[in-house]
Amino acid sequence: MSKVIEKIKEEEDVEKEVKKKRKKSFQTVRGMRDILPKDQPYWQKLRKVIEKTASDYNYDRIDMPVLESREMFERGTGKTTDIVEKEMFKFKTKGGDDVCLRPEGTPSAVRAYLQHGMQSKQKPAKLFYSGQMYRYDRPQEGRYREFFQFGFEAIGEQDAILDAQLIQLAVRVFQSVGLKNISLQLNSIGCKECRPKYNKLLVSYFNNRKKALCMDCKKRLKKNPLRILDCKEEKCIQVVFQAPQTVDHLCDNCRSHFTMLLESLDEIDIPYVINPQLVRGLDYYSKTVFEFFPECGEDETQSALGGGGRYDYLVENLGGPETPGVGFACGMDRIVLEMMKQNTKPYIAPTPKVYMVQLGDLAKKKSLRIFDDLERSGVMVAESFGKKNLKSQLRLANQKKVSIVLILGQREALDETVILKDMESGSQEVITFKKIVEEVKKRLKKSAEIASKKAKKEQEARKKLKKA
RNA sequence: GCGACUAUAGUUCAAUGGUAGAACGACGGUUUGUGGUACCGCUAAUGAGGGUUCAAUUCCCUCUAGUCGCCCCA
Repeated sequence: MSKVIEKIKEEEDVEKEVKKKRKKSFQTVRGMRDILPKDQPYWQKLRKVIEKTASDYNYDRIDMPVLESREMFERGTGKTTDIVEKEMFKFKTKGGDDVCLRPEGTPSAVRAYLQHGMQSKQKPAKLFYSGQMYRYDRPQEGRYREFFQFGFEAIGEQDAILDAQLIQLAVRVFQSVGLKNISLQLNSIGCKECRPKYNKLLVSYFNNRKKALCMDCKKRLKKNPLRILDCKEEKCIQVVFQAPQTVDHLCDNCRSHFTMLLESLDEIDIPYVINPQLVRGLDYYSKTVFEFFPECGEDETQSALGGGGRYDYLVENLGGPETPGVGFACGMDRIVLEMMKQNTKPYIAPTPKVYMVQLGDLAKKKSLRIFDDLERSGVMVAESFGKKNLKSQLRLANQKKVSIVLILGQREALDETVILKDMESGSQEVITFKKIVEEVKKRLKKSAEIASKKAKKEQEARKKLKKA
């Protein structure tokens, strides 16, 4: 007896080990994630809104590669920025090229603008893009190493009206997607005329108070003093509080540009907050900078939904002629998250109203044909060819809330007929193969009419309720 | 890059130093070919690797991933 038991146990152990080996599974690499079907309606909604808005404002889509030259971002985004310094996925190709996964889109857009000679077309070049960006950062909710951004760039125009229009465009996207309480923060950080003077002022101010600054800011003092302004360290905030502000030291040109922007925003009733500490973490900005935040409770930290600004020297830095530009980019992951938090309506894709049920091999083959015929004539059909019995197929049909079920059994397959079942009334009718498309269309039309009448009545009822 | 917390069926959650439970889902059934409800059955898990122990899912360590805070930003 005991020997038998031992043997069985041994066998079980072996089985377990085999199972374990087979089980070796994989998961997403850190900071990467799957966007599952259940979340797609929100993404779909956002994509649609972006495309619609782009065409409303005459922006043309451009898709750029995910892999670009590393040097391009060092020169464009800025070598001293955190993004380039710490957060780039960079490597050498087999051939020895220094490349990286793009951490943002603007330099790529400008590169494309130059590479394809868009200077010689009508100005400004209005481009929009959307796609994955990569930053090697510590993942958190709303922060991933691979994330999606969409961005709009207007290259070749310096008028502040464009800055205003881009902000208007961004606000339009937020609104159309159903988001409320998005705040806009604005600042102007000057141009190459006034910035150096201001920088000197700033450096001398901070130099006198060096001891009060955090480690990072001591470094920033040499590399990029402007960034001390948006340091979140308590002791730095104290010092920054009384530091000279960019807005007070703009040259005439920059000041009038900023004033024009503010007046334009007032004109289109877009509320804004001027934040003198807003400088943005990318080096190429000049004059206008702005960021969008979801308004939230005091305790919550604010993570930007998007931001942008003017980059009048970027084109030149990347090897082109002196060309002004403005643009912004938004984090799609964060917008979707915010859409979910705010319970906005996602995009609901149309679902099939017809369900194909089949019984037996012959019927299965024939139903494949009917499915195709219906699809070709524009009728969406659901099916579950893998299922065998009638009951479970009908159950599924019911779950999917179709209005018509086509039942094709052994008998019907031989006769070239099909049972058409109306799911609401439960009534059935036998029709020939030839009449299927016609009959189905007729019935769908009817039920659509009934549905729209119902919807109208409901709407009216709701209106009455509201009035009451 | 720094600090803290977490990891159990597909999902949400239990429990235990000695056989890991439930709900939902998925699948199947309740008389031959007819849906919604109900009832029944079935399915499946201790993230990975070490250590302590007679025995670890539980205690310890490492790794991996996630969440939160910092940093940064989108």
